[in-house]
Amino acid sequence: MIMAKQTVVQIDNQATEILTRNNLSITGGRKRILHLFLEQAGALAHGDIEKKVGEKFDRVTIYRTLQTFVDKGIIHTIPTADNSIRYALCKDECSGGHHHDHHVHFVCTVCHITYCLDDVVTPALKFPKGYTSSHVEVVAEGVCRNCKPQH
Amino acid sequence: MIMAKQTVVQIDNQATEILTRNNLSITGGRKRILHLFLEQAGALAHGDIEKKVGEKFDRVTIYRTLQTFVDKGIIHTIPTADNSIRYALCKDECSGGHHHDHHVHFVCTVCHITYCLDDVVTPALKFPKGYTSSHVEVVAEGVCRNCKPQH
DNA sequence: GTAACTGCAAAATATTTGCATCCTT
DNA sequence: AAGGATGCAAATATTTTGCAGTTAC
Repeated sequence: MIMAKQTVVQIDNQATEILTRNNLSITGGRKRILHLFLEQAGALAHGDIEKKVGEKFDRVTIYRTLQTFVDKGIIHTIPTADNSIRYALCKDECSGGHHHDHHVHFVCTVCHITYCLDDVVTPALKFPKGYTSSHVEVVAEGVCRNCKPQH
Repeated sequence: MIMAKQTVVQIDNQATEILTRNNLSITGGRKRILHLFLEQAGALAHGDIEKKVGEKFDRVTIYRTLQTFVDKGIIHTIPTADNSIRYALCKDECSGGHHHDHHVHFVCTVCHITYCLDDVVTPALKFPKGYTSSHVEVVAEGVCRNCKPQH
């Protein structure tokens, strides 16, 4: 379900709805952070969020808010090799801390935006005898649509 | 190429050979850390290494040694969602910081060991129009052979 | 002997915790 | 009013940097 560009009001309603659905108090900080995720496609690292919200919120509040969102299944973490966890909005099938993200993540080496490629499904893998896998995480690296060289 | 259990001398020779091949001085610290990787199959986080080498080496030396090994292509990093980078030995095709690990990593949720499944090849993926991928990282989570429930 | 490596001290950065206060419901 | 959320201070933990002493070659 790809969303067309939304108005600020629509995003705000959406943020409120997400918080309500998860039994969370509707506060300025939580809405502000949810807005960031709803406004754009990319995943965000803690540092990104800190820069974007400016001085308005305490660093500790951001840590706690992100943790709360992960626990509730609102966002999920994306592993990266550079020791900076990124967070992205979960789709509806995530709930209560049980994430079921079977899509592929894509990190652009040019603009450094991390995308959730919801349409690219994690492939089935055949594991060696004795290994049982419950979850497979795929992170691709390359050049995204926007950074593609023109011709 | 699965190695049978090796003697300490064999591991030591192997460590020396790796350092020599990469134009690195052969020092106690580097050999000690290489031994850890050569002695077992799993990947190691910085903290694991620190515990295993005991008080014998400075924490800073471990940081620098790991960085050196990554730069030389001796080890590679494995992304994890819990913000703790793990390192594992590279196969021969890695060199000079250009890693070509097309195998899958497996994190056991019971023993927390991270394995490189060299025989499980990263599957080809079809990306949306405009996206060009140069590298795909796959990390599977589940129960490993040793932790598998008996019956 | 010289360049590279290491340890120590310290700075910079990142993350967690406790508690008092404020805000949402 | 009550419980949860936030800000602030401070404790911890992690990573980086500079420099002087030591070691490998």
